[in-house]
Amino acid sequence: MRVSRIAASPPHAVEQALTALGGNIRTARLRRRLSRQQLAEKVGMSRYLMADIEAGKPTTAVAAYVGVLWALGLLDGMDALAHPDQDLEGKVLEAARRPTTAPKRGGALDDDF
Amino acid sequence: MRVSRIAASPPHAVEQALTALGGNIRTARLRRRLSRQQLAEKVGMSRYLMADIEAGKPTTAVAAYVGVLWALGLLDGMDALAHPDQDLEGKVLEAARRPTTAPKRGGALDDDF
DNA sequence: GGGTATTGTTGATTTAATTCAACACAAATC
DNA sequence: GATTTGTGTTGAATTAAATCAACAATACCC
Repeated sequence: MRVSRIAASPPHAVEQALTALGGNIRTARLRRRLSRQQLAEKVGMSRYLMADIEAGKPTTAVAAYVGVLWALGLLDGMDALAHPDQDLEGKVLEAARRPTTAPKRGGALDDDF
Repeated sequence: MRVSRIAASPPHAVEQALTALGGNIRTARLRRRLSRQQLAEKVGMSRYLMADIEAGKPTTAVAAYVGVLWALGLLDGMDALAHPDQDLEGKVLEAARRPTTAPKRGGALDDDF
C-alpha cells in the first residue's frame, strides 16, 4: 500500500489528536474492564490492531477507530465533528458571497438560508 | 494489505457516521471555495483520496480524515471524541469497584477521583 | 513463589490502499 | 458554442497495513 504524506508524517496537531484519541479509547476500555482481546473480538479485529489504535497510529483505517468507538458506545461525539452548524468560519464565508462557483453536480451543498 | 472485518464491512452505525463525516467535510470545503485539488495539496495527498474521504470510505487511513479536518481548521471537535470526562458509563463502571484488574504496565490509567 | 491473564515485540505472509494517467461529463464564463 | 475548471471513473503499479505465530515480560490471584 502506498501511504499519503499526511499519513506517513502528519503535522504535530494531527499526531497529537490521534494519540489523545487513542489514550481516551484505552481509558474507556480499562474502565469497562475489557482486555484488548475481548474488545477486539467485539469490534471485529485483532488485538494487534487494537494496540495500534490505542497508540494512535496514523495509517490505520478510520473504520477501525470508529468501530472501537461504536463498540464502546461512544459514537455520539462523531456527529459534531465537522458539523456545518458548528463551522462558524464556513458560515461566514458562505454568507459573504451569494453566487455559487464550484460545480455542484450532486447538489450536496445546502444553500438554504 | 489485509483489511480488518470492521473496515471491510462495517455495521450501519459506523458506515453512517463515516458518510456523515465525509459529507460535512465536503460542505466545509465548498463553503471555503476550495477544489479537491487545492485542499488535497494543502493536506498532502491526492485528489482521489480526497474523493474517498468525502465518500466516507472506511478503509482510508485516519490521518487522512484528521488531516483534512486540520487543514480546514476543524480539529477542535476531536478532543471531545472519547474524552473520559464525557464517558458517563465508564465513570459509573469505574466507581463501581475500586481494585484495578488489568495490568497497567505503563500506568496510563488515571485513577484520580 | 507458582499459575494465569494481559500486554509488548518481532518477523513472515497476504492483500489492498494510494497514486497516477487518461479519459469523459457537467457547469460556468466569455 | 468554445474554453476552462471541477469532478467521476477505470486500470495498472507500488508499497505497506493487518494478521498470525511464537516468545518474553509484567501484573494479578491463590
